[in-house]
Amino acid sequence: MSTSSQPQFRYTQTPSKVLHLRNLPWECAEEELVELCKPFGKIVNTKCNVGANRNQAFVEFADLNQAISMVSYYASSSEPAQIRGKTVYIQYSNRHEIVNNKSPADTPGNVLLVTIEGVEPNEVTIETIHLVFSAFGFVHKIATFEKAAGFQALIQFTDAETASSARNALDGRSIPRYLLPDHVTSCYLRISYSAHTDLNIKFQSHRSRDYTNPYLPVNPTAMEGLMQPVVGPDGKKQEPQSNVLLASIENMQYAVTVDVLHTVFSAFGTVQKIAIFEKNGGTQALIQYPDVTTAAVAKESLEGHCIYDGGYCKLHLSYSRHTDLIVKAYSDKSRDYTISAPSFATQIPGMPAAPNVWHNLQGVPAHHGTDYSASSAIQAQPPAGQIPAWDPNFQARPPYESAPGQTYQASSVPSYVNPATPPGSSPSSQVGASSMSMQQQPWANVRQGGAPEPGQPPHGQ
DNA sequence: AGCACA
Repeated sequence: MSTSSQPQFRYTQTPSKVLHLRNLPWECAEEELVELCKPFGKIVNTKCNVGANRNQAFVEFADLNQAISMVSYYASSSEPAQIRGKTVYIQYSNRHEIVNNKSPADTPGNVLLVTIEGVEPNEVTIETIHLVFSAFGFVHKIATFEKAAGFQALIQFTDAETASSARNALDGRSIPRYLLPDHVTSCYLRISYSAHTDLNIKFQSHRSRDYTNPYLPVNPTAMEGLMQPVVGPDGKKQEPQSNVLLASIENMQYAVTVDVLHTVFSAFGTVQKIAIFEKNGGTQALIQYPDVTTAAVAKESLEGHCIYDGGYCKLHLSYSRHTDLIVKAYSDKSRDYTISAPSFATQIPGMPAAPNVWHNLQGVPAHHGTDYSASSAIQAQPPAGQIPAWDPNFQARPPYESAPGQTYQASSVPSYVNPATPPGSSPSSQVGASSMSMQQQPWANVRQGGAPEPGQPPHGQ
């Protein structure tokens, strides 16, 4: 009973001016479909990225004969229909028109609507957006704003061709990680077309730019945005250094006290002041060193590492804009060691000493479900090659595949890892050392060199 | 490699 109800074969299907195409390359662009089909007639509609794999499409010709000519051409051709080298299978659709649900978002224009997922608006500067999208052509204007969909940007190119090349290359991809604050783990771009053709930018500000009119007035209330980290000529983020570090503490399962922070950060030099505060529902701390060099060493060494074994209380460090903290000399959230007895540096009240707490990350399963698979997709297609290699070592670490969270971390943590290198000695010679050794060497080894005994976290509870 | 507003 079932055999007679099986789907029909191609040659028994009734012709339709709508063709069904399958086995397309992933997210095949409409332009590619049109390129393939237009020799046979006028295309009046398309529907792309159909099916679970988004590798099917429909093309509707103006006339039935045009569809027939295409099907019969490839039925007898020795060369199969191909897009990007993949054989495309063509047959008549079982419908006779494409229901047109095309939104303006799918209609190419010179202005892109970009939704930047997974970041706070202040974490992606307009310079970063400009840098990424300039790889495809001259960016005329950028306007950023916050909507329910998240942080969004309108990006105006010269023409729809340039815009679509940017869209095709970047949609679903992530902004390179080194252009983002260290604690941002993923940041995906969702790109559609805007119905705008010309953005009306009133001011140069941290939210909007008109690159065609550099003399546009700067919005005075938006000036602070211009003071954000700048992108240098090499495309690297250039954070202004500071003797004060801003630490964001991720996955804070255990209390992080001033004393714990003091112990951790004292491994790299004298800690002058510490302040702990809450921001955006997370815990942050400012740690003041006497000089920028010490802060830089601490930052490089500790970035991405966890205070406690098991991925707890993971540190993300950046430079603060502050240079001298004004803090209460002694409170549960702050400490000023410059006016306290120096014995504070080694005496930690309420913190029984135990040497066994500075575990490394080895064998710790990934504690985030984050999937970084898209990062390799990026690697395959950086925007027009303007941006240097994402991470040449990324693919070469099979042991890390079961722990993507750490893979990524390791690849982006150029901390010095040689246990023979005490804190304070030149970190630059160790930058870029294999993250393999980092995985095997507990970061606590960094402490070798006479750091005070660490406090006992509530490990194992 | 086999049909789309869900």
